[in-house]
Amino acid sequence: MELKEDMLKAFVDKCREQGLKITPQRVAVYEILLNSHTHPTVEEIYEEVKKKYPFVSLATVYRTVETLEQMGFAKRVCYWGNSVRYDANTEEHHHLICTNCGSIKDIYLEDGINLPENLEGFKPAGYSVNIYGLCPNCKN
Amino acid sequence: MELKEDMLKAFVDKCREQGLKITPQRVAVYEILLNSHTHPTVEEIYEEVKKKYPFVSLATVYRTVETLEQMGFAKRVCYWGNSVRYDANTEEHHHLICTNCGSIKDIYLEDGINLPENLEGFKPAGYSVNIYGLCPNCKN
DNA sequence: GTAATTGCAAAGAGTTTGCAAGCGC
DNA sequence: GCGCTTGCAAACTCTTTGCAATTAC
Repeated sequence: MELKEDMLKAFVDKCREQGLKITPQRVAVYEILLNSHTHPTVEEIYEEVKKKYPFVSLATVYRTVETLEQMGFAKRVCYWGNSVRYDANTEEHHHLICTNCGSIKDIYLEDGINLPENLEGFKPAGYSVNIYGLCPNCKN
Repeated sequence: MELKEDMLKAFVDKCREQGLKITPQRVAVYEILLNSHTHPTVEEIYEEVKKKYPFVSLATVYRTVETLEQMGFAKRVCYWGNSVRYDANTEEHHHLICTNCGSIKDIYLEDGINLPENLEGFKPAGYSVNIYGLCPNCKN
């Protein structure tokens, strides 16, 4: 796993490269996503950014996460219809999802999956595994 | 895989058992879901039901799919933030998702996944694998 | 200075809910 | 007839968009 500072630097560099401006809001959103392991919703990111920049707009957060996704610095994940969540961990990893409290935890599978040879012409690029169940807290 | 007629009968029986009424709308929604392999959105189900019952309400479809989910006859699936999709295939199966056109196809994995022993107290109940890539049509 | 970005407010999707009328049992 | 279910419309939540003011470069 790369260091967060490296990722932040890579992000800033790529922004420069693409002619995108390095605004405090943009950096703050990415920093929060990097430091969060809860796969936050846009609303949750917004609440965090507001602590530092009280006048930030929710629309800005929406626009920023979309930019991050397009740049490959964040992934959109979704497990219920409710709302979209974002994840700055772009390594291949999988999720433990608690069906009771909705918490999501990253896991790394030792052995990959054996994808079937014959996918009927489908060309796979990657996969993700969601394991549903009860987290330690909700097991009781 | 069970026959569709059997599933429909099971659904009707379970409705009776639970004191739920067998209304044409309810049956139509489940039939459409059973006969569809496209994991339709609520809107898409609604459009189908309307062909048979033009005065059906979208709200009824929403209420019906929720009932179906609670009864275990349908699963809610979600791959983008856009909208929720439903699937009447309740066997353990997985999905090929085209990142270009958004189509979803069911697959069955020969060998299951080896879940890690240590899930840090998490008690797994099931899992699903989503394989992202390009479908035969979009490969070109 | 210029162009990208922001904040605001309004608009747009998708979904849920309250209620009177209607229908299955 | 009773009570669940429906259709309608309104409300609600989540997300996107238009636009003038602002900010990074």
